[in-house]
Amino acid sequence: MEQRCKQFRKRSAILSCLRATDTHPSAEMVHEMLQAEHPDISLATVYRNLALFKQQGLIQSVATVNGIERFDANIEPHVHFICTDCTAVMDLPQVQVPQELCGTVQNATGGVVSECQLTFTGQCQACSQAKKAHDPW
Amino acid sequence: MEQRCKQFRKRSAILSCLRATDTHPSAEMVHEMLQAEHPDISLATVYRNLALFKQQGLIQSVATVNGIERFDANIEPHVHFICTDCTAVMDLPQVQVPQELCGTVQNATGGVVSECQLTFTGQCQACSQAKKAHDPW
DNA sequence: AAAATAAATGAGAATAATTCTCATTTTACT
DNA sequence: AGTAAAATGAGAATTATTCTCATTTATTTT
Repeated sequence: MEQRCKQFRKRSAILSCLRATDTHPSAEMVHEMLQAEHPDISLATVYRNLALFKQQGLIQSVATVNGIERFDANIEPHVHFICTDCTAVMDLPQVQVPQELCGTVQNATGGVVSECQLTFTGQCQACSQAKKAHDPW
Repeated sequence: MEQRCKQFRKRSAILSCLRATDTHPSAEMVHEMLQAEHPDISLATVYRNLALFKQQGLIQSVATVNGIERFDANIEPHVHFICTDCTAVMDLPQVQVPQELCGTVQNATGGVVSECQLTFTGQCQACSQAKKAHDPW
């Protein structure tokens, strides 16, 4: 039996991992998620490849939560919600990104607009309820 | 002559500095801006007080550009534009923040929404022209 | 007004996320 | 197979931010 790729590119594993989740992980989270499949993957490789993908436009960085960058393989414009308690970053498919404003902004600035990010911040359901149980007023 | 405040609170100087600019400076930029008036101010004090103001809701952090947090004393909801070339962060008074969507998001998530940020990214006028001059195609 | 207490600050050490270096391994090319 | 190019691992280096602690400044008490 021809076993190719005894240890194939980890690069694609990183991208696949990011594409398989909607948790908008950090580099370290991706590294952890890959431990099962690739226990020998280096954190440096994760950082390196995330930077590469970002530069290539294959992924985007959606936020920096508590000083930690969070990534998303979904590069379609979409809205995010960040929980300041548990630092979860989630999609909000219920809301549209006002892409049509890019033109307005381009006119207003005289520059070039490449991206439009709409992000809501607050407490997710779980955290707001946990807080309520603890401080019930 | 009664000289009070030979060296008065630097705290207020930090807040004033931030209120006097619309450049959305980083902690280090604030520190530099204060050098003239308070050459003996410590960078730690700037960080400390910015964190305090933020927690008190007197200022907000509007973005993290290249891993550096940027602050704004204008806490009214407003839109920002970030230049990826020169890292300038500017206001876009021409565009409204879709605050009305906060309710939608709150319903959608079942959590609590405290903030809504709309941010455009791209190249400012100066940088897009500089780029054009260099790479004219 | 002096003494005592509390808060703010400076200097530099500590922390932690990210990047870099370089030797080694893996892949692509001929 | 043999060689050149690309990718990776390990850990050092970098850097923004936070922390510690001694000192200074402000506030309260007597």
